[in-house]
Amino acid sequence: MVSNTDNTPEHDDFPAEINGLRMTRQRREVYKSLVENRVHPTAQDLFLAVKDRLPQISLATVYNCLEALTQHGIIRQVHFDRESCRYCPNLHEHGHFHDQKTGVIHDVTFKPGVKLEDFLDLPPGTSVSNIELTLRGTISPQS
Amino acid sequence: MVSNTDNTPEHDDFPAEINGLRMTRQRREVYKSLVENRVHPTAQDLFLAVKDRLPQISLATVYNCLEALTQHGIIRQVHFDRESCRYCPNLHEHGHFHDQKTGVIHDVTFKPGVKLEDFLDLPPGTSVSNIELTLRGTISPQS
DNA sequence: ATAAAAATAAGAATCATTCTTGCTTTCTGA
DNA sequence: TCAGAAAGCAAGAATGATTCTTATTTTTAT
Repeated sequence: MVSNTDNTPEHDDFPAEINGLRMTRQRREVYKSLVENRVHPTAQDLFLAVKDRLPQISLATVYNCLEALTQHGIIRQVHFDRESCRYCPNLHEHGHFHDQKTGVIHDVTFKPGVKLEDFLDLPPGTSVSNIELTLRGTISPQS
Repeated sequence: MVSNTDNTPEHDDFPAEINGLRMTRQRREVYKSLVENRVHPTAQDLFLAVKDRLPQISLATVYNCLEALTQHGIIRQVHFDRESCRYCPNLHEHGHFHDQKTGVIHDVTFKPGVKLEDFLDLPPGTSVSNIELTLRGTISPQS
């Protein structure tokens, strides 16, 4: 197996640990591929991307890395119906707009200062820890 | 196979067709079970419920019925991560709050008159045809 | 009444994800 | 520095929700 303590110049700008999660070579490459890939890739997409640098990595390891990164709050999962999970390195509170013509997924931010209670009738006493907002539709070209 | 044109008294309050979809006996029973079941059941849940009335129905048929009902805008699918799809007969625009302690799913309505543009920064030219909003958290008891 | 179309039942197939196992690497602390 | 112990990994098997296939039945249109 390739050493995980890889301090070659191309890597030493990366912390050895993030949020208490040890940054092994596999986790680092999976994370880097996700940050470079702006289209909300699936585990399979990332598997193919990471393979260029770590040819022997397995799909199961990519899933393990994504799970670990998610559990430590370093990345987020995004779900569209029951399609393959997609992943997103953008940790700001945001939703997703799925363009049904092109398949492209755009991040959608909340207007600054908006609170859930401003637009939702929440049951009394609710404490919301996680929001997932998915929009679908089309984008018409702007003049 | 049991006749689909079933006009026994218990059924003749049901239209023979809704939104252009023929209400076969299977579709009617699946729909009725969904309306009676307020907990956002899965296909499996509905399969078990409908079996009481149509013992020979198959799970695949329940899936077919749910797909047909969904396509014709009679019911809606609800997704939580990549768990089994759940179904909802409430057609009003609404989101869902998943109580992580009890597992109960509550419908959450938008405040009247609220528009997406009021709380979201949408890319220009977007036309939204579908919204899925999922909240997770807990409900603390009210005094 | 008959032929074509639509629905259904049953079980096989699919596919994303998780699990298991054996091995490798890293860490801890004498 | 060295010896467990712990963590991480690769490979492939297993899982489980959903979809697909096929043969049969029911409904519709002629």
